[in-house]
Order: sequence, then C-alpha cells, then structure tokens
Amino acid sequence: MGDEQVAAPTKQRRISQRGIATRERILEAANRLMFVRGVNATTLDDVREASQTSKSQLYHHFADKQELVRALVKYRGALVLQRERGGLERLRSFSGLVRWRNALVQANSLNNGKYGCGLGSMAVELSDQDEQARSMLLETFAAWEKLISDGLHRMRDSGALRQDADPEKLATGLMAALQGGYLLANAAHNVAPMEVALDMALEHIKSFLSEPSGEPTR
Amino acid sequence: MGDEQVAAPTKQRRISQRGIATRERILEAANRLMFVRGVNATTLDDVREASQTSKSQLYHHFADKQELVRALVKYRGALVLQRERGGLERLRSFSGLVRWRNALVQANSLNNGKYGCGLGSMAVELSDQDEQARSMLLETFAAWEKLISDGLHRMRDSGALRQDADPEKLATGLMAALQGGYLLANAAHNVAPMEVALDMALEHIKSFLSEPSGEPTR
DNA sequence: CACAGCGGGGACCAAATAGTCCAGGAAAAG
DNA sequence: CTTTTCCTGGACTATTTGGTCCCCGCTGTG
Repeated sequence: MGDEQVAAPTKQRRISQRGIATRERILEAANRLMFVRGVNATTLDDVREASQTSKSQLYHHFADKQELVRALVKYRGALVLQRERGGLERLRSFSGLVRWRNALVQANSLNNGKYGCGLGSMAVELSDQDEQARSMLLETFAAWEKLISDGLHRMRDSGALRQDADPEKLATGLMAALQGGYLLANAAHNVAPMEVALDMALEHIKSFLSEPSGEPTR
Repeated sequence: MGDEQVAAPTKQRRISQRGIATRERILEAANRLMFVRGVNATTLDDVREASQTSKSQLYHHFADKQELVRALVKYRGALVLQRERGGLERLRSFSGLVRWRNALVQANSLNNGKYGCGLGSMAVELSDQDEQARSMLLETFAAWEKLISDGLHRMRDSGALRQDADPEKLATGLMAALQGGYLLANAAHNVAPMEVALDMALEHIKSFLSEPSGEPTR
C-alpha cells in the first residue's frame, strides 16, 4: 500500500576503494596459494594469513569458501584469457603458433613443470565437486580454444591453411595436447613431455599447411 | 650384551585371509569414492562407511590417510596397467591402435566424460602434495607409455611404421592427448573432446605409416 | 581345549577448519 | 560536522575430520 518500490533498488551497497583493494588482495593470495597447493589443500586461514587480512574480511567479501573458489575461477580465467589474447589475437602464421608454444613452454619450465595449468588443475579438482565452477571453467576453455581457432581461421582465409583444415577440431586437439602436456610435466617435474605433446599438435597442424609451391601431391 | 638378535626376525605378523579381504574391501571402496569425488574431498569416514568397516580397521591396515592414498595409487596403477596390457600387449598394427582408442572412448562415454582418468586426476591432485605418490604415478605413466611404445616398436620393426618414427615420442604425445582429452571431457561432461584429441594423436602416428605402395613422396 | 595374537566394533579425543559476531574505526553522504 | 554505512580486527563457536584406545571375538596352533 505505502510506497512500493518500483524497479527494485537492488540494495546497492556502496563500495569503497579500500574495500576493492582488500578483495583484490584476498583473491590474489588465494590465487597464489591454490596454484601451488591445489584448491582443496588450501585453507581459509592460509589465505587470511597470506593476504594480511582477517576472518571477517574474508566473509565480508565472500559468502563462504565455495564463493571464494568460484570468484577465483573467474579471476584466474580472466588472467589466462588476457594473457592468451596477447599471444593469439594477432596469430596469422604457423611461426606465430611456434612462438606461442615457446612462450608457454618457457613459462612452465621456470617451475620445472610443476603446478600445471592454473585452469586445468582447477578443472580436475572442481569438475566433480562444484557444478557452477565446472561450467565457468568450461566456458573459459571454450573462449581459449576460440582464440586459437580464430587464428586458424585467419590462416585458412589467408590461404596459409588448406580449406580442408577444421580450425575447431585443430584447436581442441591443441588444447588437449597442452593440458595433457601440463599434466605429464607436473607429474614428471620436467617440462619435456609438454614440449613433445605440443610439438605433436603443431606437427599435426603443419600437415594442413598449404604447399608453399608446386602442385598438391594428389 | 644379552641375547642380541641376529638377522632381525622382522616381527613377521601373521596375516589371515579375513584380514586380506578387509584390506581389499577398504581399498576397493576408497577407489570408488575417490574416483568420483576426488582424493582430498573424500573423508576416511566416507571410506569407512562405504567399506562396511570401522575406524580401527582403517588404522589397522593403513598407518594414516596418506598411506591409504599411496596404497590406492599403487592399487589403481596396477588395475590400469593390467587393463592396458590386455589392449596393448599384442598391438601390431594401426587398426589395433584404433581399437584401443575406441575402447577407451566407449568406457569414458559411459559416464559422459565425467571423472576423467583415475591416474591423471590423482596426478593433478597429489603431485604438488605428496612427493612419494607423485613418483609412483610417474612410474606408472612411464610403464603405460612403454606399453604403447613397445607396440609402436613392433610396428616399426615389422615395417608398418617408417624408420624415422620415434616410438617414445609418439607414445608420449599419445598419452598427453589422452590425458588432455580426459580433462576436457570431464570439464565438458562430454566425451567429444577426448575423441578429437585421440584422433589427432592417431592421425599424427598415421603420418608415420609406411607407404603401402608406390615410392615415397620425397 | 587353552592360549596367543590378529581382526574388529565403536566410543572417544584432539586438531584443524569453516563460519559467526560485535565493537570500533574509516570513509562517504548530507 | 554529523550521520550513516561500510570496512576491519580478532576473539569465539561449531563442525568436521583425522587419529587413538580399549575391550572383545575370532581363528589357528600346540
């Protein structure tokens, strides 16, 4: 009867700069810790200590641990996609793919193959445990693969790749090789298997390159 | 001074049939539960309940959770290797590889891609957490890859594969594609990415098959 | 049948860990 | 400057979970 609220005001909470910074600090700490120890093996107390915050802040910014983890999935996904956009957005040639491969290998070799892929390891840990996290990770993988397949499409359009190349499948295969490579490298504490895996995938893509000159073999 | 024991009697515990059966029951339950929920997300109470045993039995047969997990790594590794030996021991042709691929895909499609590889998911969860488990998993992966590379060696020796094929690298690439495929299939709850990944790896191996007739292209 | 030692049930304990609360301080709005 | 709302510190609670203990039963052996 009284003043009904039209177009619900959403109870918009004011948010201060300091609050944003704290939230960011928590996420950043969770990101680091859960990268090296895994999600389930990291406690909120670890995060609290590493982020120099207190319990109440954790629960002020995140409803519970699950929410923190989900926020981390989003956070890490954004990081990876941003990084990958840099390396793949202008991909137009096979040598660009090789450079991309080298960058990933070099980054992973800095920790001797340890820890694996920030996205892949979360996918393994969370897929059977948090449906929402799984679906976010799935989307992120899709976006990542799309960065690759878009590049491959450009290569096909420019004639570098043959018409019978399937950019989507090639991208999926490359992503699988990358993730499998991360996994084996992590188990071996050695980046070598990841190199072999990526090289296999690149070799496979190479087999779809147009003949530089001369008529096709068949 | 007194009666020093020569050649320590090892305090050999008698072990009854019933004891063996209980231990097996525990391992089998842990295997099932940790396969679907993950290792860290499975509690000892879950295992106790699922195996119809009691706390004291768990600790009678395993020193602590870590030991149980390590025993599971061994147990599961033995299962996988046994299964794979069946499919790979007589591998002599490319079509054999295809059959092997189909069997894996079909098995995984029964759960819509969920849960991933029993070995791979443990590798992700444990590699950064239990050095001993990691090294056992590493050995198991090596043995698994060797089953593959042995088959490829046979194919090369028989002339099916060209001399410039590198069985070890091909096996590593195939294993990475498999593991990456499992991972993506798990995230997607769909076996399709695993198929694409395995097909890529098989296609790559195919490119090393000897020309059935006619002279080599180059 | 008696005895030794393994196997088992389940209560109990202790530590770790998630989650709550409230008072006080900082920052934005009026 | 005053008021309101947000942000923070940190003590406190509840629950989960790994791990211990004790006592009894079973089983095989002499």
